[in-house]
Amino acid sequence: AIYEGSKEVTLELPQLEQLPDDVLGQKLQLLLLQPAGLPLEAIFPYTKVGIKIWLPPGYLADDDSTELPSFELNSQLYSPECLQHFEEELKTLAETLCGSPVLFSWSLNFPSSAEASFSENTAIARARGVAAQRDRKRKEEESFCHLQQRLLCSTVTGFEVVRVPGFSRADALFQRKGSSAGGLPLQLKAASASGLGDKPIFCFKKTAGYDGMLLILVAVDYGIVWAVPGAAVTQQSFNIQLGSSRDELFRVTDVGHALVECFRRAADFPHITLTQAGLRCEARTHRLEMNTHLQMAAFLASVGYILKKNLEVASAVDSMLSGGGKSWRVQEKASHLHSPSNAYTINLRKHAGVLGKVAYSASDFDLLLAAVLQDGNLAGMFLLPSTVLGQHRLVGYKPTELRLVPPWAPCARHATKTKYAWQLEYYVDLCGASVPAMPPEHVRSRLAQVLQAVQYIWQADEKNGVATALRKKSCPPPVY
DNA sequence: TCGTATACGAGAGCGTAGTT
DNA sequence: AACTACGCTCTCGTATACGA
Repeated sequence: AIYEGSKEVTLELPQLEQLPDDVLGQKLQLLLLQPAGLPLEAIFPYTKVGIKIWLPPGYLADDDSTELPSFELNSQLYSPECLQHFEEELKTLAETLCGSPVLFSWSLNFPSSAEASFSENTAIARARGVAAQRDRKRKEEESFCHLQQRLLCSTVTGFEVVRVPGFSRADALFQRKGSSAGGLPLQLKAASASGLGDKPIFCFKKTAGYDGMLLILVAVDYGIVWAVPGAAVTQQSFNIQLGSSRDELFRVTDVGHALVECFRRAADFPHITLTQAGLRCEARTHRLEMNTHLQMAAFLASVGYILKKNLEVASAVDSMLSGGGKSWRVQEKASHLHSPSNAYTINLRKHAGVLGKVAYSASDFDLLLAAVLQDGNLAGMFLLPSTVLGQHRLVGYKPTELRLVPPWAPCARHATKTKYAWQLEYYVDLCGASVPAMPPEHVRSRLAQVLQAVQYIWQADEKNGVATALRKKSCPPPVY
């Protein structure tokens, strides 16, 4: 880094080779007492990369200099293309820092030959990624289970911890057993021990911004729980070392007792209901997702079906729909009118790590619930079985989009409307009704009719395979 | 009009360098 | 020694720009 007024320049290279222990890093100091016009020159030891830096006159002056330094790298080890690439990067970096007290700060992160020649089969990389994610999920689950266990062992009874589904800031609520009046919002975090010796450190990440909530920090492997008011933590990460003052201050022995104490301090920790908690997301898109879910759930409840959000986030299964003696794994989608194209569309794809975005497979979910929204309100809903989507090559083929065409959708061409006419068999219109109010009878009977058709397809599919299921579908589109 | 690519934001983490 | 910031991976989601 070169600072204004600094008398020396320190250039650092990450460790590229095994260094003898007595070498203290790969640091090279350059005296900045060069006569004007002459470049700063140096050769990095071990990697033998030479660097020259020309600073234009007046570069360190207070007034805004528009001139930029120039860089030149040379090396026997690395290709000219590689060196030129890093020269360009240095130049780009200097441009963004022009006028600031820091002239540049940069690590020349050349890959070692081992790193440069590393390659991995994408299937193996994918398997590694999936396994890592599974471990993280397991850890998250373990921290929650540990909290519940500790509550059971506590002296307090009549309370429970329930999980908040979706992408909410609150992971769970602490409330009276079976209550729907709401409770104390909790954020759970887990960490593994780091640091050597007999006093391990637990580092919890993303700890800021939980005002009004209680942070529950769990060291799963050690069976330790800390409780910290969210408002007391402004740091991005929060460390606790065993035996430190923080450890003593926040350590919880009786989980139930500690939670009840915070539960009673409603001024510091305002109570919220499960629904409110679900909608407490930072991102507009996540609120939209939850809002849509709640409306679809209310609509389906009007005919006796239960749509319950899946607790596991980052999964292709958003929720479970049960009713009529059956249970479906559901993928939910929401769609607004996109004004430039004047169309409702949903994306039919999932993320798959190194594989990028890939199509859903037909077995990822059983039923797609696609909501058509008007000003955030549910206007209509498509209930599309995955087998039907497969028949139209919308799943199990390639990542794609599906245009939703409700009967009243604006379509410039008549051909567009006929192309997507097959969807209408699975469409239910709310006809202006708004949930959670009870929809009119004809709307409910239409919903029941489509659900019945989905049941038939599901049953036929289980017995005879996809082809029969599609022949048997028996739900003609109504006349709107 | 329609499909693809990209942007961005949320969640869950870990490792390491830097600062107090 | 204790504490914090930053950069990275993995997942999901919706919004939007752009070109054929």
